[in-house]
Amino acid sequence: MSKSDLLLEEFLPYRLSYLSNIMGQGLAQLYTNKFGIAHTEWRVMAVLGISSGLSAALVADKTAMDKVAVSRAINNMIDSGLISRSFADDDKRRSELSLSALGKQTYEKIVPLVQAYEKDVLGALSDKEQKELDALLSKLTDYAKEL
Amino acid sequence: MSKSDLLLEEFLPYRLSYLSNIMGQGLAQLYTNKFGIAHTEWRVMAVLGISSGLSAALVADKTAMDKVAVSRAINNMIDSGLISRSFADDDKRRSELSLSALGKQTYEKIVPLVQAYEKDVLGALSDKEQKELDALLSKLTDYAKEL
DNA sequence: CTATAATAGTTTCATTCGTAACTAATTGCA
DNA sequence: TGCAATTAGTTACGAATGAAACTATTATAG
Repeated sequence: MSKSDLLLEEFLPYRLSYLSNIMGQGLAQLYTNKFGIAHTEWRVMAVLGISSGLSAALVADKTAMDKVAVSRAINNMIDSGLISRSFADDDKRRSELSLSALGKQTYEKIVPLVQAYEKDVLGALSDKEQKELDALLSKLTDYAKEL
Repeated sequence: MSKSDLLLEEFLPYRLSYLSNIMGQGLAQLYTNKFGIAHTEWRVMAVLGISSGLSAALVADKTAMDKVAVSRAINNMIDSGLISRSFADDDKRRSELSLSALGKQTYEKIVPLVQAYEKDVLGALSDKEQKELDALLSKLTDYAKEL
């Protein structure tokens, strides 16, 4: 093995993607299997669960999804009755999105489940380590965004 | 905002996926734009760069990819001359994969680039913090795999 | 031995995803 | 005004992805 070799298991991007995938799958079991909600839909729901009346563009912003993915997720969720949509009085292009009653209900059921999952995983770390992780991820993310 | 709400920006799986995506894009610029190598192909290359003669199943194992993705990546890379394939004497189903001369060359060019990128990003952290991160990711990953 | 099961890898098909092109509405500025 | 440029969101199309069925080969049970 020459000096320029690279061990995937020690390579940060690989490790992050690996952990992210594991947790993504763990979460998907909670909202996909039980509620038929796709990953993109869950992200939209998480944002609308907190703030109502957002436009699709704002949802895209807050979920870090692109507008096409958001559009599709929203239309699926309207079809399945999770979201209601109206349009802004001062700009008929801009949608105003909210969770429907069903959407809110579903949201309230999913949130504790995913929070419990997160808590489970974080159980691997002490409180101090959790704070460290928080700080490290923030630093890395802020920095990597600039590169 | 009710007590059961969830802030995406503070939710570990979201943060991991976000950071992982940023770094994934940063890396893809290095190997996709310059060498026309897809993400799955880079993973395969990274594994074969270190160990020659592996079967597709072993590559799938080491890359955490499924066998279909590996099969496709390998066949693309054979087409583009990056990989050479023979079959095991004692089992004609089992492939024995290696980087070709071109594959090795390409690998040797990419490795320093992606290592430099990783180092850049880790520049956000002190040496001590880098060790912390390493330990935290290992703990989390080992633990999350069991759940 | 032969028939069945298991394994390596590929192909197929249906879905997902992203980029680019598009429609509709609004803004700006001549 | 009125026409070009922007903006919100959707549609269309090609590439990537995953599950399941399939082919070829090897292992195993009777």
